[in-house]
Amino acid sequence: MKEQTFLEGFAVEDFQRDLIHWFEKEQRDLPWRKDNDPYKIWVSEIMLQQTKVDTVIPYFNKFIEQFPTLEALAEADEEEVLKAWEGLGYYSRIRNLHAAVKEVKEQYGGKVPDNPEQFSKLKGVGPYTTGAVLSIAYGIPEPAVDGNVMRVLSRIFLVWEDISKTGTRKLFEAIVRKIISKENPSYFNQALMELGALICAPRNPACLLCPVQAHCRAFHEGVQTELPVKTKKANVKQVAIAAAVLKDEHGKILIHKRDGAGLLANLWEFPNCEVIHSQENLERQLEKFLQEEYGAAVQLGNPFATLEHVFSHLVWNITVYDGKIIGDVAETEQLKLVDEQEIGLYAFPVSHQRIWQEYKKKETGG
DNA sequence: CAGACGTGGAT
DNA sequence: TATCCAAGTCT
Repeated sequence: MKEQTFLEGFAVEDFQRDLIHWFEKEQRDLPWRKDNDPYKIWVSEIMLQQTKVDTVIPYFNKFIEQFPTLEALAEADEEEVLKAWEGLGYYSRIRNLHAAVKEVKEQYGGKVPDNPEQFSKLKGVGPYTTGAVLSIAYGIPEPAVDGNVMRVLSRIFLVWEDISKTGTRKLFEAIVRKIISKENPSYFNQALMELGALICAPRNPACLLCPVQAHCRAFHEGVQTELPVKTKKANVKQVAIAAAVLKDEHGKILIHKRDGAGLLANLWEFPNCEVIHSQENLERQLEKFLQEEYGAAVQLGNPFATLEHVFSHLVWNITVYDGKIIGDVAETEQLKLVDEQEIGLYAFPVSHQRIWQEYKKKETGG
């Protein structure tokens, strides 16, 4: 179906007015709405990808305090920047943002590009972020189609396409191009998302409070809870992991920096390996891994914790050992022996923060 | 185009 | 407890 099909008989200007008036009155007071600094808008949009507003707020405030300007972020050390993102997830976002900000500093004199062609070429900047930053920071009428917008518009226009399909977003972008306010694209885009967050919720939409109820075809037909159509994915893969908190004779802890690409890229972790044959010879496999990969001869203790950590696409079932390092380990950029007090200086994923918590609990508890 | 890529909160 | 979700992008 083409976008024209959905737009027949739709009162575009009334819709824009009702939507924007509602946003002017009801918008939340959020830290990235205090000014229109393109850099801050950009940071907020990256943080907000697949992440709740309540989760982002404290990270955003601290991040801007630490890196107040694009220049400051561009000049910061990678380790420092990664540490600021610790716990937020989807860590490629910060790697890409850091690279992109450096690019803007060097290629554009520190000014965030105000056209879609240049801005969307930057790392980590896709169609949504392009529209969001350019419309909010510069008032440029580009669509910013996220999950909220697809949900809201699927209901208003009775769109039955599956929003989990990659191509469906383009249909919504085409619709937005037809209905976006040219006078205030910033408020139009934000209002669509705000409406999705506050009124047009996934479950139990508050249609009786909706400022654009009169424009909503799903409400008119009483099918708002059946939209949007979204197919669910199959169960995630289970992965068995054996991990170890290892001390040398000076009481220093062995930590390892993960590869620069893939899962939890560049984050630090306690030595661990995937276990091939579930439950059989965990200890043996871990010892062999530590010897071959890190050149570390170890005396493992008994497992002191088993943790389950759920990702969006897999599950780690972690068995955690303590142990002693026998002899010396050659330290590298990726492999360090650190004091317990220094652990907090390194960026760890939540799964390994939990390992450390369990270890400390064991040490102090008995 | 699917699948990879994190985490914590709501129902 | 299980499932779904939240302002997506990259490969």
